[in-house]
Amino acid sequence: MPTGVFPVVGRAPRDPGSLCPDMAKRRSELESFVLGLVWQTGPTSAYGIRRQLQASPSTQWSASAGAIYPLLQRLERAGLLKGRALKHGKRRRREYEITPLGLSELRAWIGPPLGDTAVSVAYDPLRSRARFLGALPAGDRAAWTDAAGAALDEVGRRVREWSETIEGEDPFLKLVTRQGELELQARAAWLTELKSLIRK
Amino acid sequence: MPTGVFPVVGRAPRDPGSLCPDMAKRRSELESFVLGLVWQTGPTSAYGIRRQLQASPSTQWSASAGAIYPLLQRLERAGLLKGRALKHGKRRRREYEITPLGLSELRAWIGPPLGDTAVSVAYDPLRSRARFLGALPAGDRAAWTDAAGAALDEVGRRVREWSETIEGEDPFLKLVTRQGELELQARAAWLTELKSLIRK
DNA sequence: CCGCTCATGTAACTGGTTACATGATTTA
DNA sequence: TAAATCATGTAACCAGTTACATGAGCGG
Repeated sequence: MPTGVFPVVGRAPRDPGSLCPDMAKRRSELESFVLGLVWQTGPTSAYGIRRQLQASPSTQWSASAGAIYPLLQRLERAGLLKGRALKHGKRRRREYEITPLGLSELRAWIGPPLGDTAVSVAYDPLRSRARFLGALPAGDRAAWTDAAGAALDEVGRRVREWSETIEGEDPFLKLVTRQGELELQARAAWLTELKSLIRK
Repeated sequence: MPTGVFPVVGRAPRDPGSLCPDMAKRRSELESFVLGLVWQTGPTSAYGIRRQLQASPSTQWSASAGAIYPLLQRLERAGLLKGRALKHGKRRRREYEITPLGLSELRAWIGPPLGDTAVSVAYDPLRSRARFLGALPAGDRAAWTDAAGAALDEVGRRVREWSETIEGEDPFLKLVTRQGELELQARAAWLTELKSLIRK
């Protein structure tokens, strides 16, 4: 079966480094994103990273300890991060900073050029469900759009709340929040079209 | 660490069925989506499902055989699908159809009520990268937005191409395509804002 | 002193990925 | 007849998930 035209996002392919040691391993989206967070807010700890991921409206990752701690260890082994242990009273703590190699890999991930997994139609679970609205009894469909509208409003509220917590930070971070809002508006507009299709 | 307010999408939690046999196992997004595809286009084969996933602009999944074949087997074991082997000449073929139990689980997945993973800010790898534009030398940022704009145009073209292939099909499927277009428009508008921020 | 949050990790598991194997059918 | 596609599957692997363990510090 030939491969499709739309590349899959997120997964890291097999490590070619075992065969060609000087070839950089392709990183997963989460790895690269965390690398960016360490660049932006470092020096920081695994716990700090988890808190940032958790606070963010992006629901792609759970920010679970089982993901983040080994991930930072991997990035340190690969030389993209430099970690150091420190003691705060009786408390051990491990802080990470980005290395020059890490920064160059971060820049390569950001682009340009954009990797082929960087641009795609974003996955939206609401859209997936809407695709099968025909499977619902016709009488239930209006209730679905109502529920979807309410849920979108709720998400919008949370995004606005979150955007207030990042006042005065990096202008690009703010623009990203703005994108979340624009996206939600587009989805709300689409829901309106969907409602009128159902009433017909 | 307390759990965040934004639930993670896509993963299926541990099977509670081993403890309470009458409790339905929570399905992953892919499982539910494929269930929907079988409902919509069934009776169909694993290969047919793969082709549909591959043709679709959604890049969440690779439609790999290693994902789809075991998935259909799982759904059949769970009683959501009914499969039957048939022979076309010398060729064996396995076709699946949705069962009444499968349809009720599909409806439960669609909602209402919407599950807490159904509505979220969609994950967008382009947005993730934009968040860290500050890590690029200032002179490279305009090139990034140019590349992003070109890539979005390209995706838009492919989505329009795809939407032409589904002429005359289910109206909800068409609306879903429409949503993809609206989303891309919103992202293009956002890029414009981003460009003016960078020129400043 | 109890419970909550801070903080660092490990262990078991699993869904989906890449890669491979096999053979039938169609097309150049 | 060679190459491409149709079609069904399996095997090894791995990133990220859930769940657990451990202990420090802190407020009531």
